[in-house]
Amino acid sequence: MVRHKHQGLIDNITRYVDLNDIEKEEICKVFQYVKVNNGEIMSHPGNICKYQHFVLNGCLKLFYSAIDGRDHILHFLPEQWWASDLYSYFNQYPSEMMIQAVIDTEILQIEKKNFDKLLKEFPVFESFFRIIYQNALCAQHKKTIETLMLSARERYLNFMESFPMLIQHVPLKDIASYLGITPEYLSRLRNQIVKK
Amino acid sequence: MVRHKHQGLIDNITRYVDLNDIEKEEICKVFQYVKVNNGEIMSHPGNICKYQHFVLNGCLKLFYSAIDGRDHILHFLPEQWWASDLYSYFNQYPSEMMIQAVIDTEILQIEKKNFDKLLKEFPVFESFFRIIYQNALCAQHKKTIETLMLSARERYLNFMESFPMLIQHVPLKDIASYLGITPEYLSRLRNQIVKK
DNA sequence: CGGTCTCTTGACGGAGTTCAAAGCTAGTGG
DNA sequence: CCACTAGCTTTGAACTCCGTCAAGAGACCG
Repeated sequence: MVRHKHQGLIDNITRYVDLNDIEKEEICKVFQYVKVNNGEIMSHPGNICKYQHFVLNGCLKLFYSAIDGRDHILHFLPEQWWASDLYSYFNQYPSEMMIQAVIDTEILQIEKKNFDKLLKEFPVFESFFRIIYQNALCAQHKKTIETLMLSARERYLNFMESFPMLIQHVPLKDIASYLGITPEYLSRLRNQIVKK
Repeated sequence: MVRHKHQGLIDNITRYVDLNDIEKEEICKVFQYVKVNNGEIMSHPGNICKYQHFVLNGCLKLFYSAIDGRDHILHFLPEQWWASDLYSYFNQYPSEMMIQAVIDTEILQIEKKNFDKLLKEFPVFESFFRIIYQNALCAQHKKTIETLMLSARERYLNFMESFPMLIQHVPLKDIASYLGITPEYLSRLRNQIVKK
């Protein structure tokens, strides 16, 4: 039981719900600690997405890899976020998405059967994940409004405010993909902005 | 107790979790039946979003009304869907969104304090809403991929497949707003498509 | 019948894409 | 330690999709 690795998750959970010692113990049992290197792939299209990942530090990306070879990044998942292809995970269907480390990253991951067991045996985790998904939905709403209302330039400026720690580490083409524009155009945008 | 009005909701819930008679009874108590007419506004920007609405039949829209007078529609909520500005509802902050009936609509609505009470007293509803939000997140992911990958024309064709019942009833400008394009351009698109 | 709202159509402009070529890095192997 | 490759970024020119503005045509409603 490597409790100190799990403390980051326990801290995160107890921001939303209270945990007793048995529940904390259970967290340590069912969440598996893994260290992944920059570029490592944690979920492949065609396979069932086996885990929900909680990011302790570092950053993952969740993306769709289209037939024409282009990637479309849905989300960057920096520390304290959850990463998974939920549709594949919960329905146990083959995933269409990929999850990959953007930099060296430490995570805690949980398999579906353990997840189901956890929620069944400890109702407090039903509450916790209800709140987590609820918050994720709110965040998604906000992002959808942003893409409807803002120009590529404004979205890039927002991105820099929201993910300053990523600008240094993530390749430009990934940021372009996340923003829904081409790398070429983002390169031009960035030049324009710097020149001011 | 107008049980027959609530049966639609109970049927929906029992697709995901089991309910005993006490829990069904409770549903009838805390969800209030309302009939709204086409165009009626159910949540105003500046006010706290008071309810989560379950659509029995008809259709609502959830949208952001920008300063320049333009509407940006996040979602249409046809029957069996839930409508709310969750961020405002859960945090009890003033909403930036509007919820409005697109056609005559029957709903069941629940206030936050009753929602909290329901979840506290009957754990089964924690499970239910965890599943609902989880599914909503999956649907959002799918929509985000679509906006990243497809052209306006393809998104319109998809929309017609997904919401055939809306094409007749919803004004073109609302569909354009949902797709993230101007009414003028959608009008042209539609012409092009018909001509083939 | 006049007014308001939605939809259509046209001409023009601009944001963002495509394709191609060249310059940069960074990793790899000899 | 250098040379080589492969992927990332930059830049240019042409092109397309989609937005803007303006005007007219229908539809609905008092």
